[in-house]
Amino acid sequence: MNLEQKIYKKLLEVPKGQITTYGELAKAVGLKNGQRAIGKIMNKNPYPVIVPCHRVVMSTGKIGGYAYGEHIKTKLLNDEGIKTENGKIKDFEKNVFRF
DNA sequence: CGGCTGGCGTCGT
DNA sequence: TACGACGCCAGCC
Repeated sequence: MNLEQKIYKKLLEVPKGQITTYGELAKAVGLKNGQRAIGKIMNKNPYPVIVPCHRVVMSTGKIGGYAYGEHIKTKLLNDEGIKTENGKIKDFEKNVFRF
């Protein structure tokens, strides 16, 4: 299975209302420091909508980027019950999902 | 808090 | 096929 396939599959394990970081996701698929790689793949994202790439944020608690616009990502997160403020997760520690 | 460097896969040339 | 640039970061200074 391709790396990206594994990434998408892992990401699907993240329940609605919870988020994860690029680093955690990277390690979950076998990468130690491949956060940027994750971002690259997410950016390609051949299955938008199916893959909730908006549930992935930076380890610092910031929202991070999004192929369709950071504001869209923020909106989607809020829609799932994840509060944000000034481009960063409000209750980051609480909503983080550990694999 | 801002800036610079490190590290990894994919894409384009 | 090989090499360099890029991307929705992370971490240290």
